[in-house]
Amino acid sequence: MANYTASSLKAELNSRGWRMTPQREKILHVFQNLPKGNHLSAEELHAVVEKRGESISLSTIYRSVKLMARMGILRELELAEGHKHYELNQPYPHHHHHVVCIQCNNTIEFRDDTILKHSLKQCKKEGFQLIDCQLTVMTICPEALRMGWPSALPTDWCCTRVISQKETEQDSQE
Amino acid sequence: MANYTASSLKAELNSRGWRMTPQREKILHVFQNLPKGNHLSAEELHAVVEKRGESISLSTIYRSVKLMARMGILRELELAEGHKHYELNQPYPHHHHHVVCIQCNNTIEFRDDTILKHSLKQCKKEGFQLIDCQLTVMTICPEALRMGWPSALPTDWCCTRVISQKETEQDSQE
DNA sequence: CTCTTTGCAAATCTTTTGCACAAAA
DNA sequence: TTTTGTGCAAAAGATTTGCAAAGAG
Repeated sequence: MANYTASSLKAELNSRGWRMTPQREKILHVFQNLPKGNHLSAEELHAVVEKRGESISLSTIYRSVKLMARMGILRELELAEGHKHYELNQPYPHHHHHVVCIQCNNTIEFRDDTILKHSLKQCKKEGFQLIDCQLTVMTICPEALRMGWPSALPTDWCCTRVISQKETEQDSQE
Repeated sequence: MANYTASSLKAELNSRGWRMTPQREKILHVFQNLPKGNHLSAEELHAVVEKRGESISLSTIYRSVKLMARMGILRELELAEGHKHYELNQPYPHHHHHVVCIQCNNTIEFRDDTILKHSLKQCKKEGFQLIDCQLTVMTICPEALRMGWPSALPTDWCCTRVISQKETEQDSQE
């Protein structure tokens, strides 16, 4: 869970028999410059790179994020959205967890450092080496509750908070 | 997070405008009779039903587990295996969390009731209604570490603990 | 030079969906 | 009766893979 630079990434890769490439450096850079709280799917990461006028094939994107997650550089998030999202696996005090509305995927982050402590305790007990820990709290958001969840809501109903978030993301990516 | 019977499931479904069916009852029954610590993917659930000489279409399986997860009856787990797994969403004191090895998917359960408390606190603060909370600890298991993870291990290497688990599952399902 | 990585296109795998029929309420 | 649920087959997505060429150490 360190803060990587291009050269420390190279060192880490080489120490494991892997190689530094412009693609991997670029991907690290994108995540490091992502507005706080954002996370990207493979497709979205691909789009961000394209928008900069650069290009990395989608296969390489998939291969890279998986590798970087295995290395502990990225966190692989499953936030009930049907595809994986990635974000930097940041050290304390930026490490955080998620509350997700299962109706509309509205997601909020929260910090709670005791979670990591509990996870470490469990790992130590069993001899496992911790890479990352994620507490995901599945919930119904206040707006969905107000609208009469569950029976009164169509499956694809989405709260206004999420809709406005989506609009904001158009501009804020990088 | 209650312990359902066929008739309480029916009541719960009806109260939301949904209907009780033999398929839904059967699925609940399979999960209730699953050995402790097991969880099933949609495919696996389908196989278990078939093995009993009964039959539910795969579409219905997918539709049912999703519905039951939305109702809070099942938990939808993402244990780094590429597809979702389901298990009963059990109340205290059976509620638990998972430590997963990202190399071989070796999974162990652990209980830690403070996690739920922290999640509830966070929900209350934001006005969200808690359905479930899951702490997933991504790790490298002791055996993979011993074998020289990461560089010395092929991507698909799997520890013996998991291989023997898989063999045991053949018999123990139901 | 050798071995890893990339890009492309095709393949795979999981999950979803349209529709006609069956079945709860 | 009306409306929801099921089964089937086809579609849709997301992710992976084989292979030849490019590139890192």
